[in-house]
Amino acid sequence: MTSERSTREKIIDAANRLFYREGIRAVSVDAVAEAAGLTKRSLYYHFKSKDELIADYLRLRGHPNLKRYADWYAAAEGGLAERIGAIFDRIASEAERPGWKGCGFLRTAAELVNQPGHPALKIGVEHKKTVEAWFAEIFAENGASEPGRLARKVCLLIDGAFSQAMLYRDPGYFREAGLAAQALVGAAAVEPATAAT
Amino acid sequence: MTSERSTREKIIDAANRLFYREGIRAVSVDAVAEAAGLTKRSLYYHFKSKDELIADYLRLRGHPNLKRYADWYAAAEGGLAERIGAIFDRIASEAERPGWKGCGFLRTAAELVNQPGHPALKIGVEHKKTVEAWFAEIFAENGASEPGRLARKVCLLIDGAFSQAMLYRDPGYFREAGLAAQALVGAAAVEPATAAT
DNA sequence: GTCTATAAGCCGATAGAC
DNA sequence: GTCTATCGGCTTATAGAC
Repeated sequence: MTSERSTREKIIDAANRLFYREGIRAVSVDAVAEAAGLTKRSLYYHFKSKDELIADYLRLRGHPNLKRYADWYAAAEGGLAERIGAIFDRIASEAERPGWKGCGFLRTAAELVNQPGHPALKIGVEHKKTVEAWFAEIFAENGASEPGRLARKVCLLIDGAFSQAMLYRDPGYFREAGLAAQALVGAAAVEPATAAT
Repeated sequence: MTSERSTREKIIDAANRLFYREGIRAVSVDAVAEAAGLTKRSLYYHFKSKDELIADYLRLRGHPNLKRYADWYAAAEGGLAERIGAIFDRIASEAERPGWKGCGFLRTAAELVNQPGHPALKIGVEHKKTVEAWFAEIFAENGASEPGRLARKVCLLIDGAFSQAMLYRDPGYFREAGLAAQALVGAAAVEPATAAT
């Protein structure tokens, strides 16, 4: 227990880099161990199976993801619709970076959809539901008529943009999705103060 | 050349079933050959590599996909927005079937995004672009103000629904997406005749 | 055009020493 | 907690007979 957490974190960090970059099934346990600076046998001391490692890789990925959305929303200016649109623009900026390869949760789900009980799928669902609930809360605070359904639609646009920006290798789809989201939010929400100081 | 096309088709049919059900990297060339009723060596007589087989699997999958959308649109009743919504409802019905596992193009793209030059990715892009162009044509015919951008938004919702219905195992996301699409289409299009006979 | 056989190597996971 | 060594099986792809 002395330095175990540190070693575990190093392994998950390595898994995060490799799994996201290459895909789950394309990366061997050997490769993760080597990237973490130890042997496969040592990795199996910390994780009982590759499936457990996959699940922990996604678990670690979830929290910073949601925090970024919240930070971007808080830093944005304008009314509700504009602030939602700003989140899409921020994701678009991230998608322009060289190593960007879509949403790790959706890509993992796509690979493991043939294993319905896989623990990583459950974590993916939890993460996306948490994001959706966060949007619903924001919309409710701003007096939207149906905050839950509006949140579902916005998340639909986010995941659609993740998929298309990945397929087309064009972050512009996030900006298009952001405009669609602004239209939906603007139509459904009562804006207390529209832009201006 | 006598019965070659028939054998090729049998192989692609088997690949279609297995690749879609299990995923690309989860299915071996051996498994495809066995499902097609021949040996691996014979498969390699017809396809020079697994990558070529993957590409042809998607190529075969594209055409019937688009045709279904067109048929559903033609069979639907009501104004433009309602007919677009009907397409989403039809996909939702398909997604309720037991073997449904999302969009084969998006799932393949998610698996192969680490191989930018892969021929299957190019075919996926072509297919999605064809679908988008079909929607744009429909919108243009109906006098929408910006048919191309509207088509992009509708496709954004379709791919978002594909991703979420797959992750959550809930076809209801297609119906929610359909409502969002109807709202966007209704706001952007000039409807010549709104429902009624 | 289809077959048997095999190359050459990687896969996840484990045994047992230290 | 980390190591070397290995198990048993699977991987894409090929050689050569028929």
